Amino acid sequence: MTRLVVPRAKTAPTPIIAVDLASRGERKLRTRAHLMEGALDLMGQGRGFSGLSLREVTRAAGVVPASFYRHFRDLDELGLALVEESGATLRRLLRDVRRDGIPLTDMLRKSVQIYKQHVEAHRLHFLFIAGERGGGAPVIRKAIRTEESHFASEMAQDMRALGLLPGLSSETLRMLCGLVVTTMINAATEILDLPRQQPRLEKELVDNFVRQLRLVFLGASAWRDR
Amino acid sequence: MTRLVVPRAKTAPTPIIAVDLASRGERKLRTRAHLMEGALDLMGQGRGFSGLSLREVTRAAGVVPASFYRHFRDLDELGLALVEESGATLRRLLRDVRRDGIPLTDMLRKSVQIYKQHVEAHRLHFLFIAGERGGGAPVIRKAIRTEESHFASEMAQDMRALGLLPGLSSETLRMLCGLVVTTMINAATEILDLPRQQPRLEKELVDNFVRQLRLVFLGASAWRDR
DNA sequence: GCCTTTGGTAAACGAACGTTTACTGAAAGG
DNA sequence: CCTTTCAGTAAACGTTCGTTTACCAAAGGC
Repeated sequence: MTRLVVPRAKTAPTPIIAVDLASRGERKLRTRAHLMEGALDLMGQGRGFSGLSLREVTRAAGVVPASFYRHFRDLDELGLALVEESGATLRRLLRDVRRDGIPLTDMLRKSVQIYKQHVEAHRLHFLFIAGERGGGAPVIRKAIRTEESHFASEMAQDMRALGLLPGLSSETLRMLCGLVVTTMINAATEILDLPRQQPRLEKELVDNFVRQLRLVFLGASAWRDR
Repeated sequence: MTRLVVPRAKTAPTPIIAVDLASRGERKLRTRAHLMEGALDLMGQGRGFSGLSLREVTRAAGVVPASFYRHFRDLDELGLALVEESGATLRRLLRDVRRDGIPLTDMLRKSVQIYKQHVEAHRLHFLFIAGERGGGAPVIRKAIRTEESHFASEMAQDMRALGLLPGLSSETLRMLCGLVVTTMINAATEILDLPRQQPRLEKELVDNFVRQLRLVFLGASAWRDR
């Protein structure tokens, strides 16, 4: 086999201590994560996922375009991975609440505060969910809807376990949670769009969110299945 | 009298257009409308607005790319025009309802049916609103939020005029309508995603939507400002 | 009837795009 | 130790992109 001329490295881009103590598998996972983070970062600068190009995602991740294909077939597949990751973030909210418990007094306000912190701590994930759940590629939209549905079911289950609203049928409880999830995600976009350091607007938003939930739960407690 | 536009000498991509008795201003408006329709049509095939290119929009509209600039500075400006147009469609819903009136019995179910028909009759407008209100260019998202806000206010005003829920303060009424609008728009995406000819799913969706609104209004009627 | 205005066109530009190919070098594995 | 595996690279391809330019023909204004 003839070898072609191999260009010697010009000025070496190779760092002197390049050593990475990660195994090959770990490195691969890391690059994959970089690609996903790159996409989220670009979305964080006000771009919709469907407006991203494969090349700029790889650029943001610090790899060459061809590398992309070692991890995903196309951008849609990366999008689905993001749905999964974001869904995990969503679920973590429930898990945390379950672990810490919520005080029975002023329950809604506390929940809203926890939720707001969660959204702010994972802003890119919520930005992705809120952004792609309505528009964008149908396959991604569908996947997000599925995550939301699971989330709502889990929430209904938790409420059952806590003995909240014991008078409601499972079906009604499920419908209620669907409504709550919609309201939550809508609030997420509003939280994310808040100008920084505007406690006035912030309070207004939180108050409105709390009131909407209060109204919903008031309705739930007056509900009678028939 | 009909004049024909004679195709140029070459092999014509030029359609055989039959005349047009429109004034220059009318023709311009028509092309502008074609551009907007072209963008909506592309979105109708499952693409997000932010993923559209200027060239494909002009292609869909049947004009040459350079023509675009006779009407809009860039795609964002076209997007804002679409927001305005879609907002008008939204408002028309209220106007129609106001004109026809809603029967007091089974009011919610009737309203939902009317709404569903409205969404199906203007699917592209609702697809645009639902799709861009969460993701997409910030300037467009903001404009949609403004439209929604106006819509909610108008709805609150109508409810006042009808004497519904007279016990609620204006502020609370406004909050309620915000919640209703969110729920409506969420339902719009679901209506638009419905597979064709599946009365089973359709009924399920409508029933769920009705129940959610019933719950909300039940809460509203039990609400006490303090 | 002539001149001006203007909506649409044709052509061209450099830039960015998605994807494929052949290659490399270090880790994995026997 | 030697071979195999494979994540990442470099380069090249044919497209498509946004935008600018000069131009045309018809409508509008006088």
